[in-house]
Amino acid sequence: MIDKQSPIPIYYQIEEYLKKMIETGKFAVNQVIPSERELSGTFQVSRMTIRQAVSDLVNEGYLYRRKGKGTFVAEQKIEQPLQGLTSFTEDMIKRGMTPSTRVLHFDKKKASVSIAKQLGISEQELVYEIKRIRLADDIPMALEMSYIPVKLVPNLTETIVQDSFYKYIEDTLQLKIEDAVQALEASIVLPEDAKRLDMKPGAAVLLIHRHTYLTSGKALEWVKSVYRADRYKFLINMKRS
Amino acid sequence: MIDKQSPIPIYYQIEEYLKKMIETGKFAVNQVIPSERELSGTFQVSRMTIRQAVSDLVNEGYLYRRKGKGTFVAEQKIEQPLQGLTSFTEDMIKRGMTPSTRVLHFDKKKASVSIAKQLGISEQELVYEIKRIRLADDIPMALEMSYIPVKLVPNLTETIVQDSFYKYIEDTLQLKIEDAVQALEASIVLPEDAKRLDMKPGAAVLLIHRHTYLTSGKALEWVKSVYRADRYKFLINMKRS
DNA sequence: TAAAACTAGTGGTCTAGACAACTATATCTT
DNA sequence: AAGATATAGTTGTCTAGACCACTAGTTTTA
Repeated sequence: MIDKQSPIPIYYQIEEYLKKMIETGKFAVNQVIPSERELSGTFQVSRMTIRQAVSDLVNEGYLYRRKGKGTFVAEQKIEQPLQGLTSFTEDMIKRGMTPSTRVLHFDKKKASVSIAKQLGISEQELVYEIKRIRLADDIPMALEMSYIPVKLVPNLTETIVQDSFYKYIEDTLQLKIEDAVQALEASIVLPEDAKRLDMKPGAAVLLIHRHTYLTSGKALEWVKSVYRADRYKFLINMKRS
Repeated sequence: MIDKQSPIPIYYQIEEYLKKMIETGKFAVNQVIPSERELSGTFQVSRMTIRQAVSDLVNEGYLYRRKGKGTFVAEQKIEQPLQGLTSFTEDMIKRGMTPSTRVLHFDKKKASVSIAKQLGISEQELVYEIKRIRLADDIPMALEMSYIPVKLVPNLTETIVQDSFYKYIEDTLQLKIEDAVQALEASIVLPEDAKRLDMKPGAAVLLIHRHTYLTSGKALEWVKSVYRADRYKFLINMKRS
């Protein structure tokens, strides 16, 4: 069953053995597996070696322990992408829809007080102001207003925005996006947005504000989005380590 | 520094010590930390005990090992995924408000088709149905409807729900919450909810549906929440690899 | 009969070593 | 000077125990 002379560590061989028993159903879900002492006897190795194998499988989610009771087979879970946030484009593809974008407005202007504050830059510094409409299967889903410091992305064009902004940032400019903070809230659609989104006045919308930061700590963009609530749900998966 | 007489395991005390050194920058990023033998001598404990502490921190992403070289401080990592799992109570405290809860309804009943499906249990199995109103500074913030399989938490009482459900689950029942999936969407408040939340008809609300899973893979609860949009924003921080 | 005590079995923690595999440096040899 | 060799230090693996806390029965006691 296991080879003590092998250069492959014993604990690893035992791990593979246990995994196999789990995957082939020899150890049933939520049923107790042999105790550490029993396995220790079976394989003629120290209990600590068994523990290392079992601990690894607990960490990987194959098993769980109950003090005083035993070690049990965990139910297998669908491996969901841990990613908390995805871009609109990826998100829609995942939902089986075809995303597209229409740039409504692309301009360079001096930052207002509030925008300068959001981006952590000085007033009067130049920013791009970009307004886009996001479509899925050609149905309007969201309006997005983005502000980006010109200093960070000197040669931004409407074409780049239309195509793939993040790809340009990371591949061409070699800037690394470090993190993002999003705030979500519900609201009633504004009259001027209702037209663009083809919604009735008074309908619910999901407002998402996002700050995106580079590794350097500088804010890359500030985005205000308005999503049609009847067509869009926001999903978050969270793992506890 | 560490207390060998304490009921708190030594390896855990050493983990806390190492974490503190990392978080305060006493151990710099990508720099080597004292070797296992050195720590073993410093704390006068066996090397295996040190290894358990270090292994845990490696698993949690605080450290990484290089055979023959040493153990190093990893670059700071995601800390936030947990944020989504924080309870309403913690969330409100973080915002400087005083949270409270009123249980409107506490009942044991057979699972309906849809609830059974959401919880991954068979129909006719018993579930708790709990309706609560969440207040912050005595102002209604949200309505919550929870469904919990009776099988998993046989002795749940209204008092436990009122006090601290998660604490009871983890401390008393020794069940470990593994992850949660949340879906957020915007909507217009329902007439009956408007009254409870003291809102005008037609106002916007944030709907949050949450599935919480145990380490065993079983669904612990399914929660439908209705938040007052004018008082509640949902924040997400995410780090990108 | 009901409560208390006991007991066997489990995982949780810890020890004081051992040797292997690997890295980096210093030293010796050619 | 260049390559081979030793050496000291590191993590990786493993042992053969030990005692603790907890669980779930069984047995004893009041």
